[in-house]
Amino acid sequence: MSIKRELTSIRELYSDLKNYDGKEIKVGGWVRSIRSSNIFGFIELNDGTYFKNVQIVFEEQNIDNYNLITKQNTGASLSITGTFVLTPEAKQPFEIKATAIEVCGTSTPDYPLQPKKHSLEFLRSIAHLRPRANTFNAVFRVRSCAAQAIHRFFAEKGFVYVNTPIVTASDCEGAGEMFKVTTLDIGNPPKTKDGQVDYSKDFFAAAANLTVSGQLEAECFATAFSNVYTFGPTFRAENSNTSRHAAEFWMIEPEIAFADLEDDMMLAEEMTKYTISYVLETCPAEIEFFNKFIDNTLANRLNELVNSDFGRVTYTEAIRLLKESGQQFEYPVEWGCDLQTEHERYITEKLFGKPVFVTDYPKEIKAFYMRMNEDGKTVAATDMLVPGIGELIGGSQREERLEVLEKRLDELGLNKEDYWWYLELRKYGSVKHAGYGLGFERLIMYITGMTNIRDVEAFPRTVGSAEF
RNA sequence: UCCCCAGUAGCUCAGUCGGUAGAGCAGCUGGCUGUUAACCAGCUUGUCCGUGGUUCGAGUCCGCGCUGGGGAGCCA
Repeated sequence: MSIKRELTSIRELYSDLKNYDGKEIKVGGWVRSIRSSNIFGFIELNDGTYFKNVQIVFEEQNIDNYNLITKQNTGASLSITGTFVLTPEAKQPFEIKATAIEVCGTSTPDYPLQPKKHSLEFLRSIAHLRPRANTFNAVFRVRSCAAQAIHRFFAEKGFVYVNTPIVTASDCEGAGEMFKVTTLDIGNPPKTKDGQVDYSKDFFAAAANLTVSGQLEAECFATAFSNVYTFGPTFRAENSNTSRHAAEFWMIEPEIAFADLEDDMMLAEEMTKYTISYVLETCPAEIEFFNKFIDNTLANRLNELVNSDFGRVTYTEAIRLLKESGQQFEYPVEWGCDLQTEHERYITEKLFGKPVFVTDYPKEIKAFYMRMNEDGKTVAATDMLVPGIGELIGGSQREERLEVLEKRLDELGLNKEDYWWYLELRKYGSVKHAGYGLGFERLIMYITGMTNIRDVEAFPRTVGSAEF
Protein backbone atom coordinates (compact mmCIF):
# COMPACT_ATOMS: atom_id res chain seq x y z
CA MET A 1 0.00 0.00 0.00
CA SER A 2 1.29 3.39 -0.95
CA ILE A 3 1.51 5.97 1.79
CA LYS A 4 0.77 8.66 -0.78
CA ARG A 5 -2.72 9.43 -1.94
CA GLU A 6 -2.18 9.39 -5.64
CA LEU A 7 1.12 7.65 -6.43
CA THR A 8 1.70 3.98 -7.03
CA SER A 9 5.19 2.83 -6.05
CA ILE A 10 7.31 0.92 -8.51
CA ARG A 11 7.67 -1.81 -5.90
CA GLU A 12 3.89 -2.29 -5.89
CA LEU A 13 3.84 -2.53 -9.68
CA TYR A 14 6.43 -5.29 -9.72
CA SER A 15 4.73 -7.19 -6.91
CA ASP A 16 1.36 -7.45 -8.62
CA LEU A 17 1.81 -7.21 -12.39
CA LYS A 18 -1.44 -8.79 -13.49
CA ASN A 19 -3.56 -6.64 -11.22
CA TYR A 20 -2.31 -3.45 -12.85
CA ASP A 21 -2.60 -4.54 -16.48
CA GLY A 22 -4.51 -1.96 -18.49
CA LYS A 23 -5.04 0.33 -15.49
CA GLU A 24 -4.44 4.05 -15.34
CA ILE A 25 -1.78 4.86 -12.72
CA LYS A 26 0.50 7.66 -11.59
CA VAL A 27 4.14 7.25 -10.59
CA GLY A 28 6.79 9.69 -9.41
CA GLY A 29 10.53 9.25 -9.66
CA TRP A 30 13.88 10.32 -11.01
CA VAL A 31 15.12 9.89 -14.57
CA ARG A 32 17.83 7.26 -14.88
CA SER A 33 18.07 7.61 -18.65
CA ILE A 34 16.03 9.19 -21.39
CA ARG A 35 16.22 8.69 -25.16
CA SER A 36 13.94 9.92 -27.85
CA SER A 37 13.31 10.17 -31.57
CA ASN A 38 11.23 12.90 -33.18
CA ILE A 39 7.89 11.36 -32.30
CA PHE A 40 8.42 9.00 -29.34
CA GLY A 41 10.83 8.26 -26.56
CA PHE A 42 11.63 6.15 -23.51
CA ILE A 43 12.39 7.06 -19.93
CA GLU A 44 13.92 4.75 -17.37
CA LEU A 45 12.36 5.98 -14.14
CA ASN A 46 13.30 4.94 -10.61
CA ASP A 47 11.48 5.97 -7.45
CA GLY A 48 13.73 4.25 -4.93
CA THR A 49 11.01 1.93 -3.66
CA TYR A 50 12.38 -0.89 -5.72
CA PHE A 51 15.66 -1.91 -7.14
CA LYS A 52 14.36 -1.99 -10.71
CA ASN A 53 13.25 0.84 -12.95
CA VAL A 54 10.02 1.27 -14.81
CA GLN A 55 10.07 2.09 -18.50
CA ILE A 56 7.92 5.02 -19.55
CA VAL A 57 6.91 5.31 -23.20
CA PHE A 58 5.99 8.82 -24.27
CA GLU A 59 4.69 9.75 -27.68
CA GLU A 60 4.35 13.10 -29.35
CA GLN A 61 0.69 12.52 -30.11
CA ASN A 62 -0.24 11.44 -26.55
CA ILE A 63 1.22 14.15 -24.33
CA ASP A 64 0.96 17.90 -24.68
CA ASN A 65 4.56 18.79 -23.71
CA TYR A 66 6.57 16.35 -25.84
CA ASN A 67 9.36 18.78 -26.72
CA LEU A 68 9.82 19.78 -23.08
CA ILE A 69 10.12 16.15 -22.02
CA THR A 70 12.68 15.21 -24.68
CA LYS A 71 14.92 17.97 -23.31
CA GLN A 72 14.98 16.55 -19.76
CA ASN A 73 18.28 15.31 -18.40
CA THR A 74 19.23 12.35 -16.29
CA GLY A 75 18.38 13.09 -12.66
CA ALA A 76 15.22 15.12 -13.28
CA SER A 77 12.20 14.34 -11.11
CA LEU A 78 8.96 13.59 -12.94
CA SER A 79 5.48 12.53 -12.10
CA ILE A 80 3.83 10.52 -14.80
CA THR A 81 0.26 9.48 -15.46
CA GLY A 82 -0.33 6.68 -17.92
CA THR A 83 -1.57 3.22 -18.72
CA PHE A 84 0.16 0.16 -17.30
CA VAL A 85 0.80 -2.37 -20.09
CA LEU A 86 2.29 -5.85 -19.74
CA THR A 87 5.00 -6.48 -22.36
CA PRO A 88 5.81 -10.20 -22.17
CA GLU A 89 7.77 -10.07 -25.45
CA ALA A 90 10.16 -7.33 -24.32
CA LYS A 91 13.16 -7.18 -22.00
CA GLN A 92 11.15 -5.45 -19.30
CA PRO A 93 8.00 -7.15 -17.99
CA PHE A 94 5.82 -4.06 -18.36
CA GLU A 95 5.85 -0.39 -19.24
CA ILE A 96 3.76 2.70 -18.74
CA LYS A 97 2.32 4.49 -21.77
CA ALA A 98 2.29 8.10 -20.62
CA THR A 99 -0.74 10.30 -21.05
CA ALA A 100 0.68 13.18 -19.01
CA ILE A 101 4.15 13.98 -17.71
CA GLU A 102 4.80 16.69 -15.17
CA VAL A 103 8.33 17.95 -14.67
CA CYS A 104 8.72 18.37 -10.89
CA GLY A 105 12.37 19.38 -10.89
CA THR A 106 14.69 19.65 -13.87
CA SER A 107 18.27 18.44 -13.90
CA THR A 108 21.22 19.61 -15.97
CA PRO A 109 23.63 17.98 -18.43
CA ASP A 110 26.38 18.06 -15.79
CA TYR A 111 24.43 15.79 -13.41
CA PRO A 112 27.29 13.70 -12.01
CA LEU A 113 25.46 10.37 -11.91
CA GLN A 114 25.43 9.53 -15.58
CA PRO A 115 24.04 6.21 -16.78
CA LYS A 116 27.43 4.51 -16.88
CA LYS A 117 29.75 2.69 -14.58
CA HIS A 118 31.29 4.97 -11.96
CA SER A 119 34.08 4.09 -9.57
CA LEU A 120 33.18 3.69 -5.90
CA GLU A 121 35.80 6.32 -5.08
CA PHE A 122 34.09 8.87 -7.32
CA LEU A 123 30.70 8.03 -5.85
CA ARG A 124 32.05 8.67 -2.35
CA SER A 125 32.80 12.22 -3.44
CA ILE A 126 29.10 12.71 -4.26
CA ALA A 127 27.63 11.08 -1.16
CA HIS A 128 24.57 13.31 -1.44
CA LEU A 129 23.66 11.77 -4.80
CA ARG A 130 25.02 8.25 -4.60
CA PRO A 131 21.95 6.79 -2.86
CA ARG A 132 20.34 7.16 -6.30
CA ALA A 133 22.87 4.77 -7.82
CA ASN A 134 21.95 1.09 -8.08
CA THR A 135 24.74 -0.15 -5.85
CA PHE A 136 23.90 2.21 -3.03
CA ASN A 137 20.19 1.77 -3.41
CA ALA A 138 20.86 -1.92 -2.84
CA VAL A 139 23.36 -1.39 -0.01
CA PHE A 140 21.12 0.87 2.02
CA ARG A 141 18.02 -1.19 1.48
CA VAL A 142 19.93 -4.22 2.75
CA ARG A 143 21.30 -2.19 5.65
CA SER A 144 17.80 -1.15 6.66
CA CYS A 145 16.55 -4.69 6.27
CA ALA A 146 19.39 -6.12 8.38
CA ALA A 147 18.80 -3.59 11.16
CA GLN A 148 15.14 -4.54 11.27
CA ALA A 149 16.10 -8.22 11.28
CA ILE A 150 18.30 -7.70 14.33
CA HIS A 151 15.58 -5.91 16.26
CA ARG A 152 13.12 -8.61 15.24
CA PHE A 153 15.49 -11.38 16.34
CA PHE A 154 15.99 -9.95 19.81
CA ALA A 155 12.33 -9.02 20.16
CA GLU A 156 11.32 -12.61 19.39
CA LYS A 157 13.70 -13.78 22.11
CA GLY A 158 12.25 -11.38 24.66
CA PHE A 159 15.31 -9.14 24.88
CA VAL A 160 14.92 -5.58 26.12
CA TYR A 161 16.34 -2.93 23.81
CA VAL A 162 18.30 -0.45 25.91
CA ASN A 163 19.67 2.89 24.71
CA THR A 164 22.96 3.43 26.48
CA PRO A 165 24.42 6.95 26.60
CA ILE A 166 26.25 8.45 23.66
CA VAL A 167 28.00 11.00 25.84
CA THR A 168 29.91 9.49 28.71
CA ALA A 169 31.98 10.97 31.51
CA SER A 170 33.22 7.57 32.54
CA ASP A 171 36.82 7.32 31.49
CA CYS A 172 37.04 3.57 31.89
CA GLU A 173 35.60 2.11 28.77
CA GLY A 174 39.08 1.30 27.62
CA ALA A 175 38.36 0.58 23.98
CA GLY A 176 40.54 3.13 22.29
CA GLU A 177 40.91 6.84 21.68
CA MET A 178 37.84 8.92 22.42
CA PHE A 179 36.35 12.13 21.02
CA LYS A 180 36.15 14.86 23.63
CA VAL A 181 32.80 16.54 24.26
CA THR A 182 33.04 19.98 25.77
CA THR A 183 31.47 23.43 25.88
CA LEU A 184 34.68 25.02 27.12
CA ASP A 185 36.41 27.60 24.95
CA ILE A 186 39.08 25.38 23.46
CA GLY A 187 41.23 28.40 22.64
CA ASN A 188 41.19 29.56 26.24
CA PRO A 189 39.97 26.90 28.66
CA PRO A 190 39.84 27.44 32.42
CA LYS A 191 42.89 26.00 34.17
CA THR A 192 43.49 24.43 37.55
CA LYS A 193 46.28 25.65 39.81
CA ASP A 194 48.73 23.18 38.30
CA GLY A 195 47.95 24.33 34.76
CA GLN A 196 45.68 21.48 33.65
CA VAL A 197 42.35 22.10 31.93
CA ASP A 198 39.74 22.47 34.67
CA TYR A 199 36.97 20.14 33.58
CA SER A 200 35.01 20.85 36.77
CA LYS A 201 34.00 24.03 34.94
CA ASP A 202 32.82 22.07 31.91
CA PHE A 203 29.19 21.29 31.06
CA PHE A 204 29.17 17.91 32.81
CA ALA A 205 31.57 19.09 35.54
CA ALA A 206 33.88 16.37 34.28
CA ALA A 207 35.80 15.44 31.18
CA ALA A 208 33.28 13.89 28.79
CA ASN A 209 33.62 11.87 25.64
CA LEU A 210 31.60 10.17 22.95
CA THR A 211 30.98 6.54 23.81
CA VAL A 212 33.25 3.80 22.49
CA SER A 213 30.99 1.05 23.82
CA GLY A 214 27.75 0.65 25.71
CA GLN A 215 28.85 -2.59 27.28
CA LEU A 216 29.36 -1.50 30.89
CA GLU A 217 25.96 0.17 31.00
CA ALA A 218 24.40 -2.80 29.23
CA GLU A 219 25.73 -5.03 32.00
CA CYS A 220 23.76 -2.92 34.50
CA PHE A 221 20.59 -3.58 32.57
CA ALA A 222 21.38 -7.27 32.09
CA THR A 223 21.48 -7.64 35.85
CA ALA A 224 17.96 -6.23 35.95
CA PHE A 225 16.26 -7.58 32.80
CA SER A 226 18.35 -10.74 32.25
CA ASN A 227 18.52 -10.29 28.48
CA VAL A 228 19.22 -6.93 26.85
CA TYR A 229 20.88 -5.49 23.78
CA THR A 230 22.00 -2.11 22.55
CA PHE A 231 22.05 -0.95 18.95
CA GLY A 232 23.46 2.50 18.47
CA PRO A 233 26.25 4.72 17.23
CA THR A 234 29.77 4.32 18.54
CA PHE A 235 32.78 6.58 18.12
CA ARG A 236 36.48 5.86 17.97
CA ALA A 237 39.07 8.57 17.46
CA GLU A 238 41.73 6.09 16.38
CA ASN A 239 43.93 7.17 13.50
CA SER A 240 42.87 4.13 11.53
CA ASN A 241 43.30 4.17 7.79
CA THR A 242 41.77 0.96 6.58
CA SER A 243 38.79 -0.18 4.56
CA ARG A 244 37.08 -1.63 7.64
CA HIS A 245 37.40 1.14 10.26
CA ALA A 246 35.33 4.28 10.62
CA ALA A 247 35.31 6.94 13.31
CA GLU A 248 31.52 6.63 13.62
CA PHE A 249 29.90 3.24 13.32
CA TRP A 250 26.99 1.30 14.72
CA MET A 251 27.36 -1.53 17.15
CA ILE A 252 25.02 -4.17 18.51
CA GLU A 253 25.86 -5.28 22.03
CA PRO A 254 23.75 -8.01 23.63
CA GLU A 255 24.32 -8.80 27.28
CA ILE A 256 22.84 -11.92 28.85
CA ALA A 257 22.67 -12.89 32.54
CA PHE A 258 22.83 -16.45 33.90
CA ALA A 259 24.86 -17.23 30.81
CA ASP A 260 28.39 -18.36 30.03
CA LEU A 261 30.64 -18.12 26.99
CA GLU A 262 28.96 -21.09 25.30
CA ASP A 263 25.55 -19.40 25.60
CA ASP A 264 27.13 -16.25 24.23
CA MET A 265 28.49 -17.98 21.13
CA MET A 266 25.21 -19.78 20.50
CA LEU A 267 23.43 -16.45 20.60
CA ALA A 268 25.96 -14.85 18.24
CA GLU A 269 25.69 -17.71 15.78
CA GLU A 270 21.91 -17.77 15.88
CA MET A 271 21.68 -13.99 15.45
CA THR A 272 24.07 -14.00 12.50
CA LYS A 273 22.16 -16.75 10.73
CA TYR A 274 18.78 -15.19 11.48
CA THR A 275 19.84 -11.82 10.13
CA ILE A 276 21.36 -13.22 6.96
CA SER A 277 18.37 -15.50 6.32
CA TYR A 278 16.03 -12.57 6.77
CA VAL A 279 17.97 -10.48 4.25
CA LEU A 280 18.12 -13.37 1.77
CA GLU A 281 14.35 -13.74 1.98
CA THR A 282 13.49 -10.05 2.01
CA CYS A 283 16.00 -8.64 -0.49
CA PRO A 284 16.54 -11.33 -3.14
CA ALA A 285 16.90 -8.79 -5.96
CA GLU A 286 19.60 -6.92 -4.05
CA ILE A 287 21.55 -10.08 -3.24
CA GLU A 288 21.31 -11.12 -6.87
CA PHE A 289 22.68 -7.72 -7.86
CA PHE A 290 25.64 -7.97 -5.48
CA ASN A 291 26.32 -11.48 -6.65
CA LYS A 292 26.40 -10.32 -10.25
CA PHE A 293 28.33 -7.06 -9.96
CA ILE A 294 30.24 -7.08 -6.65
CA ASP A 295 31.19 -10.64 -5.69
CA ASN A 296 30.04 -13.70 -7.61
CA THR A 297 30.69 -16.03 -4.68
CA LEU A 298 28.38 -14.07 -2.40
CA ALA A 299 25.05 -15.85 -2.81
CA ASN A 300 26.64 -19.27 -2.37
CA ARG A 301 28.58 -18.16 0.66
CA LEU A 302 25.53 -16.70 2.39
CA ASN A 303 23.34 -19.68 1.61
CA GLU A 304 25.99 -22.08 2.89
CA LEU A 305 26.48 -20.00 6.01
CA VAL A 306 22.87 -20.17 7.16
CA ASN A 307 22.94 -23.95 6.86
CA SER A 308 26.34 -24.59 8.41
CA ASP A 309 27.57 -24.90 11.97
CA PHE A 310 30.19 -22.31 12.79
CA GLY A 311 33.62 -23.63 13.72
CA ARG A 312 34.96 -23.62 17.28
CA VAL A 313 38.59 -23.61 18.23
CA THR A 314 40.51 -22.48 21.29
CA TYR A 315 43.26 -19.93 20.91
CA THR A 316 45.76 -22.53 22.11
CA GLU A 317 44.56 -25.04 19.52
CA ALA A 318 44.52 -22.36 16.81
CA ILE A 319 48.15 -21.52 17.54
CA ARG A 320 49.04 -25.21 17.24
CA LEU A 321 47.16 -25.53 13.92
CA LEU A 322 48.84 -22.44 12.53
CA LYS A 323 52.26 -23.76 13.52
CA GLU A 324 51.55 -27.16 11.99
CA SER A 325 50.14 -25.66 8.78
CA GLY A 326 53.60 -25.15 7.32
CA GLN A 327 52.35 -21.79 6.08
CA GLN A 328 54.92 -18.99 6.08
CA PHE A 329 53.56 -15.96 7.94
CA GLU A 330 55.05 -12.50 7.99
CA TYR A 331 54.55 -12.50 11.74
CA PRO A 332 55.62 -15.78 13.34
CA VAL A 333 53.06 -17.50 15.51
CA GLU A 334 53.77 -18.02 19.20
CA TRP A 335 51.49 -18.77 22.14
CA GLY A 336 50.84 -15.44 23.87
CA CYS A 337 51.01 -13.28 20.77
CA ASP A 338 47.95 -11.53 19.40
CA LEU A 339 46.56 -13.11 16.27
CA GLN A 340 47.47 -10.98 13.25
CA THR A 341 45.07 -10.36 10.40
CA GLU A 342 46.96 -12.89 8.27
CA HIS A 343 46.52 -15.52 11.00
CA GLU A 344 42.83 -14.83 11.44
CA ARG A 345 42.24 -15.02 7.72
CA TYR A 346 44.14 -18.28 7.45
CA ILE A 347 42.06 -19.79 10.26
CA THR A 348 38.66 -18.77 8.89
CA GLU A 349 39.42 -19.00 5.16
CA LYS A 350 41.83 -21.93 4.87
CA LEU A 351 41.46 -24.06 7.98
CA PHE A 352 37.67 -23.80 8.35
CA GLY A 353 36.26 -22.16 5.22
CA LYS A 354 33.42 -20.67 7.26
CA PRO A 355 32.84 -18.47 10.30
CA VAL A 356 34.72 -19.67 13.33
CA PHE A 357 34.81 -18.77 17.02
CA VAL A 358 38.28 -18.56 18.51
CA THR A 359 38.04 -18.83 22.29
CA ASP A 360 40.05 -18.61 25.50
CA TYR A 361 42.74 -16.07 24.73
CA PRO A 362 45.71 -15.29 26.99
CA LYS A 363 44.59 -12.75 29.60
CA GLU A 364 47.45 -10.41 28.63
CA ILE A 365 45.96 -9.58 25.24
CA LYS A 366 42.35 -9.10 26.36
CA ALA A 367 40.35 -6.59 28.40
CA PHE A 368 40.16 -6.44 32.21
CA TYR A 369 36.49 -7.41 32.47
CA MET A 370 36.82 -10.80 30.81
CA ARG A 371 36.33 -13.81 33.05
CA MET A 372 39.47 -15.60 34.23
CA ASN A 373 39.55 -19.28 33.31
CA GLU A 374 40.53 -22.06 35.76
CA ASP A 375 44.03 -22.27 34.25
CA GLY A 376 44.78 -18.73 35.46
CA LYS A 377 46.35 -17.92 32.09
CA THR A 378 43.42 -17.51 29.70
CA VAL A 379 40.12 -15.66 29.79
CA ALA A 380 36.67 -16.66 28.53
CA ALA A 381 36.78 -14.47 25.44
CA THR A 382 35.79 -15.18 21.87
CA ASP A 383 36.28 -13.56 18.50
CA MET A 384 34.02 -14.61 15.67
CA LEU A 385 36.06 -14.53 12.48
CA VAL A 386 34.50 -14.60 9.03
CA PRO A 387 36.14 -15.06 5.64
CA GLY A 388 37.02 -11.83 3.88
CA ILE A 389 36.29 -9.53 6.81
CA GLY A 390 38.18 -10.97 9.75
CA GLU A 391 36.76 -10.13 13.14
CA LEU A 392 33.02 -9.55 12.98
CA ILE A 393 32.15 -10.13 16.62
CA GLY A 394 34.18 -9.83 19.80
CA GLY A 395 32.69 -11.12 23.03
CA SER A 396 33.36 -12.63 26.40
CA GLN A 397 31.96 -13.98 29.58
CA ARG A 398 32.32 -11.17 32.10
CA GLU A 399 34.19 -11.51 35.35
CA GLU A 400 31.39 -11.70 37.92
CA ARG A 401 33.61 -12.48 40.98
CA LEU A 402 34.26 -9.21 42.83
CA GLU A 403 37.63 -10.16 44.30
CA VAL A 404 38.94 -11.56 41.01
CA LEU A 405 37.84 -8.41 39.13
CA GLU A 406 39.45 -6.15 41.73
CA LYS A 407 42.67 -8.16 41.47
CA ARG A 408 42.66 -7.72 37.68
CA LEU A 409 42.18 -3.96 38.01
CA ASP A 410 45.11 -3.85 40.42
CA GLU A 411 47.30 -5.93 38.11
CA LEU A 412 46.59 -3.55 35.25
CA GLY A 413 47.15 -0.46 37.37
CA LEU A 414 43.58 0.74 36.92
CA ASN A 415 41.87 2.87 39.55
CA LYS A 416 39.08 1.00 41.32
CA GLU A 417 37.36 4.27 42.24
CA ASP A 418 36.65 4.91 38.57
CA TYR A 419 34.79 1.59 38.35
CA TRP A 420 32.79 1.87 41.55
CA TRP A 421 29.36 1.29 40.02
CA TYR A 422 30.63 -1.48 37.76
CA LEU A 423 32.11 -3.20 40.80
CA GLU A 424 28.84 -2.84 42.75
CA LEU A 425 27.13 -5.03 40.15
CA ARG A 426 29.38 -7.74 41.60
CA LYS A 427 28.53 -6.78 45.16
CA TYR A 428 24.74 -6.89 44.81
CA GLY A 429 23.40 -10.06 43.28
CA SER A 430 26.25 -10.85 40.97
CA VAL A 431 25.68 -13.60 38.46
CA LYS A 432 27.60 -15.13 35.61
CA HIS A 433 26.87 -13.21 32.43
CA ALA A 434 28.24 -12.69 28.97
CA GLY A 435 27.89 -10.51 25.90
CA TYR A 436 29.45 -9.46 22.67
CA GLY A 437 29.84 -6.55 20.27
CA LEU A 438 28.90 -6.84 16.62
CA GLY A 439 30.16 -4.21 14.21
CA PHE A 440 27.04 -3.52 12.20
CA GLU A 441 28.89 -2.12 9.17
CA ARG A 442 31.11 -5.19 9.05
CA LEU A 443 28.02 -7.36 8.98
CA ILE A 444 26.67 -5.29 6.09
CA MET A 445 29.99 -5.63 4.28
CA TYR A 446 29.80 -9.37 4.75
CA ILE A 447 26.21 -9.57 3.49
CA THR A 448 26.68 -7.30 0.48
CA GLY A 449 30.25 -8.15 -0.55
CA MET A 450 31.20 -4.47 -0.37
CA THR A 451 34.83 -4.28 0.69
CA ASN A 452 35.05 -0.71 2.02
CA ILE A 453 33.23 0.42 5.16
CA ARG A 454 32.83 3.87 3.56
CA ASP A 455 30.44 2.29 1.07
CA VAL A 456 28.05 0.82 3.64
CA GLU A 457 27.62 4.01 5.68
CA ALA A 458 25.38 6.76 4.33
CA PHE A 459 27.81 9.55 5.13
CA PRO A 460 30.98 7.96 6.47
CA ARG A 461 33.16 9.71 9.03
CA THR A 462 36.79 8.69 8.83
CA VAL A 463 40.14 10.28 9.63
CA GLY A 464 40.32 13.59 7.80
CA SER A 465 36.84 13.29 6.33
CA ALA A 466 33.45 14.38 7.68
CA GLU A 467 31.92 16.04 4.61
CA PHE A 468 28.15 16.00 4.03
C1' U B 1 51.16 6.20 12.52
C1' C B 2 54.16 2.96 8.95
C1' C B 3 54.82 0.64 3.83
C1' C B 4 53.27 0.61 -1.36
C1' C B 5 50.44 2.69 -5.57
C1' A B 6 47.80 6.56 -8.04
C1' G B 7 46.23 11.81 -9.37
C1' U B 8 45.58 13.95 -17.33
C1' A B 9 38.24 16.46 -20.30
C1' G B 10 32.01 15.84 -16.36
C1' C B 11 33.33 10.16 -15.76
C1' U B 12 36.81 5.86 -17.04
C1' C B 13 41.48 5.90 -18.92
C1' A B 14 45.84 6.16 -22.85
C1' G B 15 49.91 9.42 -23.48
C1' U B 16 56.40 5.81 -26.34
C1' C B 17 62.96 8.13 -25.61
C1' G B 18 61.52 14.92 -22.22
C1' G B 19 59.43 18.32 -27.80
C1' U B 20 52.73 22.59 -25.22
C1' A B 21 47.51 16.48 -25.11
C1' G B 22 44.06 11.94 -27.06
C1' A B 23 40.16 7.81 -26.93
C1' G B 24 35.62 5.79 -25.12
C1' C B 25 31.47 7.22 -22.43
C1' A B 26 28.27 11.69 -21.27
C1' G B 27 26.98 16.40 -23.15
C1' C B 28 25.31 19.60 -27.48
C1' U B 29 23.17 19.90 -32.77
C1' G B 30 20.77 17.22 -36.60
C1' G B 31 18.60 12.43 -38.37
C1' C B 32 15.65 8.05 -37.26
C1' U B 33 8.12 4.87 -36.06
C1' G B 34 9.78 0.32 -30.32
C1' U B 35 14.36 1.53 -27.78
C1' U B 36 16.30 -0.94 -23.44
C1' A B 37 24.66 0.06 -22.24
C1' A B 38 19.63 2.58 -28.44
C1' C B 39 21.61 3.74 -33.31
C1' C B 40 23.81 7.16 -37.46
C1' A B 41 26.44 11.99 -38.69
C1' G B 42 28.79 16.27 -36.84
C1' C B 43 30.58 19.38 -32.69
C1' U B 44 32.33 21.03 -27.78
C1' U B 45 35.06 20.19 -23.39
C1' G B 46 41.87 20.66 -20.16
C1' U B 47 44.89 25.01 -13.67
C1' C B 48 47.83 17.48 -17.03
C1' C B 49 46.57 17.78 -8.10
C1' G B 50 49.72 21.98 -5.92
C1' U B 51 54.55 23.88 -5.29
C1' G B 52 59.80 24.30 -5.97
C1' G B 53 63.80 22.44 -9.00
C1' U B 54 66.70 20.15 -13.38
C1' U B 55 66.40 21.42 -18.72
C1' C B 56 66.64 25.33 -24.65
C1' G B 57 62.03 22.68 -23.51
C1' A B 58 58.44 18.89 -18.19
C1' G B 59 51.94 15.57 -18.32
C1' U B 60 56.72 12.84 -18.58
C1' C B 61 62.70 13.44 -14.48
C1' C B 62 63.84 15.03 -9.03
C1' G B 63 62.34 17.29 -3.92
C1' C B 64 58.35 18.80 -0.74
C1' G B 65 53.14 19.04 0.14
C1' C B 66 47.85 17.76 -0.62
C1' U B 67 44.11 14.22 -1.95
C1' G B 68 42.52 9.29 -2.99
C1' G B 69 43.30 3.91 -2.97
C1' G B 70 45.58 -0.86 -1.20
C1' G B 71 48.18 -3.23 2.86
C1' A B 72 49.86 -3.20 8.27
C1' G B 73 48.94 -1.70 13.33
C1' C B 74 44.60 -0.49 16.61
C1' C B 75 39.70 -2.81 16.65
C1' A B 76 34.01 -3.65 15.64
